[in-house]
Amino acid sequence: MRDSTNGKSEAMRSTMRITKALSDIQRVRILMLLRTGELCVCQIIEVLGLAPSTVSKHLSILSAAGLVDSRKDGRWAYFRLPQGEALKVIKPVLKWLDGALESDDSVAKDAKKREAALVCPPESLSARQRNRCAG
Amino acid sequence: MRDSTNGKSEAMRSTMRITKALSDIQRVRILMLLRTGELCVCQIIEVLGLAPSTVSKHLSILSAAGLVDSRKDGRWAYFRLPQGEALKVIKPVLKWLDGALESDDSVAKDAKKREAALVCPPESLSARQRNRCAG
DNA sequence: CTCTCATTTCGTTACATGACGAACTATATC
DNA sequence: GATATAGTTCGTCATGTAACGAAATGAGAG
Repeated sequence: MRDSTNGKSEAMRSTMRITKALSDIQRVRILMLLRTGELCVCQIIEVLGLAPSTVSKHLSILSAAGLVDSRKDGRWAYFRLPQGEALKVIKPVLKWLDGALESDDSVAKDAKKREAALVCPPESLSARQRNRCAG
Repeated sequence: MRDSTNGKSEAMRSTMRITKALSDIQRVRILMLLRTGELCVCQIIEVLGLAPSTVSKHLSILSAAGLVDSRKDGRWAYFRLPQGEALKVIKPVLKWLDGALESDDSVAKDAKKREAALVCPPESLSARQRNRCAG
């Protein structure tokens, strides 16, 4: 394998990137939000109620850990759980999270907020318009 | 359910205790060490090469997260992975960790050190004697 | 080209965390 | 009881991290 060239402990580093990514509640909230499909950054921002720069940073940490995939579409960036090979590695953890949090209030609340944010997709409306629509 | 009395998000708090416990490399090393059976604190200290107070703190965090059980025997304290009901909750995570780190060098090295530390069990020999024996 | 909007990057601040040694507790041995 | 040993608790220090706003980036819209 070409892993032999990098010397040591890539497995550990990769694993710790994942556990550190999971050690923040906001990032766990994001992962739970993405269970039911991809979201635009602006929608995640709405649900979490945090500053855009903060959410962006969280997403970059999740991305570096391989816990989310992203795609750009025009001005918008969409994030979702990984598919295929990448998903295999992290599927056990995500499944565990899912089970551990299935009875959690805050996760359920976020799911509701997610629905509200989905009513007006970013493709059709600006943030201000969305706010008026959802509000 | 009697969970209804505590208001909210015990599931989340409990889950985050676990993910935060897993977000430190030393604590992950400890969990990997305990896969093959219980260890005395002094043996964990030997393998990790950290100050006793540091290791003790790590063990208390793992314990609070429900990731380890402990028992006292005379002057010694033994830690092991949980059994029975408690194990069920965390088994998926431990299994994932196990798989993710099966090819890791540092984990393999720790396993070797573990064997060396086991040669002279704490019941029969003091730390200094153990050092002489193992060295 | 200019302007706007979505997102990212950067710099700062407040707080959390991991490491250690010193002091304390508890148990066994003398 | 006095002493030694295993572990824990406490205080401190250095480092890491999450939050924000301001500025930079990049992709449409006018």
